[in-house]
Amino acid sequence: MASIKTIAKLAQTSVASVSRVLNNSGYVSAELRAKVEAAIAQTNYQPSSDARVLRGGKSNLVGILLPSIDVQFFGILAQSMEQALFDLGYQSFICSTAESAAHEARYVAMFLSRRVGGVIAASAEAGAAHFAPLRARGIPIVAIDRDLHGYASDAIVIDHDLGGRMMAQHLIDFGHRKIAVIGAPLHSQSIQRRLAGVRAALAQSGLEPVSQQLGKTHDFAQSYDLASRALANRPTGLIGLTDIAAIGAIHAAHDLGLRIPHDLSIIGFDNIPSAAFVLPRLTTIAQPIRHLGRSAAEMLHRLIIGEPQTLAQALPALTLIQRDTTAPPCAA
Amino acid sequence: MASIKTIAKLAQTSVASVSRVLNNSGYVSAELRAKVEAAIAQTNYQPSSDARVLRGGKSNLVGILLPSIDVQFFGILAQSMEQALFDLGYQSFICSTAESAAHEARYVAMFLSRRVGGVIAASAEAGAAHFAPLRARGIPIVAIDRDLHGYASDAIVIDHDLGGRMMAQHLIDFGHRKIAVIGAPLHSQSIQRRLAGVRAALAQSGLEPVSQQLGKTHDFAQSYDLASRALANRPTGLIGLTDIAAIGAIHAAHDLGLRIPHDLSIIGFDNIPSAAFVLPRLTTIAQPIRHLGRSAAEMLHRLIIGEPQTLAQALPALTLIQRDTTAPPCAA
DNA sequence: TTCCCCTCTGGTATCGATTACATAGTGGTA
DNA sequence: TACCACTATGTAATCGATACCAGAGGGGAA
Repeated sequence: MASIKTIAKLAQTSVASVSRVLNNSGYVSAELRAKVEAAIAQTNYQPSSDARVLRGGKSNLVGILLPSIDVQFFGILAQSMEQALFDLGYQSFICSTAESAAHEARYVAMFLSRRVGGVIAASAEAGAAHFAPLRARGIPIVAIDRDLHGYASDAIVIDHDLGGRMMAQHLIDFGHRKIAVIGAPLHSQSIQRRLAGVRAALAQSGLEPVSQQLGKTHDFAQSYDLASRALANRPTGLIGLTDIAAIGAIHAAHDLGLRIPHDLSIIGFDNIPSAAFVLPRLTTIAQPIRHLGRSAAEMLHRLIIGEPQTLAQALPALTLIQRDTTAPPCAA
Repeated sequence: MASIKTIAKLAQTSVASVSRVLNNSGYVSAELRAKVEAAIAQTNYQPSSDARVLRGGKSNLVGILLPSIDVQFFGILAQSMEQALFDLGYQSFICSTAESAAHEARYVAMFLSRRVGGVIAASAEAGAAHFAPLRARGIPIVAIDRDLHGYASDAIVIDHDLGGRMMAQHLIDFGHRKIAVIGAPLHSQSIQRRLAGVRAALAQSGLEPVSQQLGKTHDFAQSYDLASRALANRPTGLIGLTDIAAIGAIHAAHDLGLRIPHDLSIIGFDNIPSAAFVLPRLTTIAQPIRHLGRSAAEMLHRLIIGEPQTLAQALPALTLIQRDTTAPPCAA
């Protein structure tokens, strides 16, 4: 493997001069610079990051911890963070933890031995104790999507409570009074917050859900079951705490012979691409996913270089995307 | 930052002994081992990978190059590769190139300076010349989904041609004779192969597409447009070369008042989750995505450790998933 | 007793890069 | 001429870990 010595030998000079050429530091004659550059081009030499980091340079490595990247929400998030970080000069370890704390701990140990400069995490809810060693070394942690009680230096989290209120209010404004709620995974902080928002808005109108079904795993099959159960109570409106839940509900309603939105209105949350793919197209609350990712990347960068944080991070607003699954109740 | 010296001082011994404890090599008394382990636990010390690699150890780093991870196909692929590689003891750089050769070249330079042990790539089609430096250093490259003419040590690529044939044959078997094809991106090798398969199967039955619409970018809006154009020729069957294309076609048909599958049969390719989310649920050819990812990971591992390859890699078969969008033509 | 082998430990060269410092030549100015 | 500043280059220490080597005891065999 070509090293700086190889280049020095090829260019008939010392490693110090090669280094000066590489870093544009100190004095180098034009003649020598040319010889060195020729040698570099000839061998396709790339200086070893390991050696540089060891010597005391910055590592430019960051860890990204997500529950998974095979669901679109996190896939999009991961992509936007990775891109933004790469443009800022960092390289990312994208790790999917499958919601397992044990997996998370293994990844954290890896981050430590790789000497990452910072971490962005949407952690499994269980407990965040394994983040302690990172904190102890002063490695900044940005929480995304889910808060990281006490361990994160900062957090990019949307107002799930408000999102819940918006969903409920949309149906209430249409005149719905018999409203059901379904969602998963129930142990997720974000889901709980959205649910709280839904219930708060309903309560404000003197209502409460005619049915509330929370599941353990967040997948299509489970959502279908939850919706089937919820529909037994004959709601005219149904709130899916995620788009996947809402899409499951569309299928369940369809199989029961209900027309959407004539017999049943459905609203979701996230605005993943699939929401626009289903027929009828799903009304939902859009999270600015890519924006969240970029913000997290920029925030981490500021923490790493030690720039003082702008106090109030203005997060982009949630927006209602009205499509074809919501309308006033007609059954009345 | 705690280093091996810190530990040695804490345990009142030398760095050599600490190293022996860390690696279970050579002789260490039980007493000393205990002292060292206590010091390690106390400081949460993790040895620096940089130093280890520098010293000549294996880097255990691999690069994964994909066009994107925000589309589900590649998100699932990335996740399965990352998991399999992590379990094999590797850490992955997952990089999305946005189909740009320039981006790809930057990532390759990064891989070089990070001294990755191997690379898995689904490359932009343009040209693969920037992979030459990797080859030159003997770093194994596994191509996935798309071949990498001449640069890859090996490739995990499904039989797209066969897949194309299967789609066409399914419609032909139902009795369709007026068949249209749409898909994107047209510069993709996989898409071209599938198209060739479709045309070959049609030709075998003395048919040719009543309309063939290929687009540049692979997204929903474009697919919708392509489908609208294709439907002008009144086909009874439509082949989407990807599920996204097929889903776009479902919407276009719906908006034209066509009933599926009564007036029009539609078949897709990939079997991404959204295919089961649309209504009616999409008939498609399933790629064993996770299996492909795992195979690529294992193959790269074998290349890295220099194990002789089993000659014929038996790839899992493509399977037809019949759902609700295909049926015999009724309009007749 | 002498010699050898096994156990245990510490010192130190090494990997590839950066950088402080030393050295040396050149040109200008007092 | 003597001195200084500037340019140009090389030598060597350093980062954190590993591994080779040396050396110190201890025990058994000849």
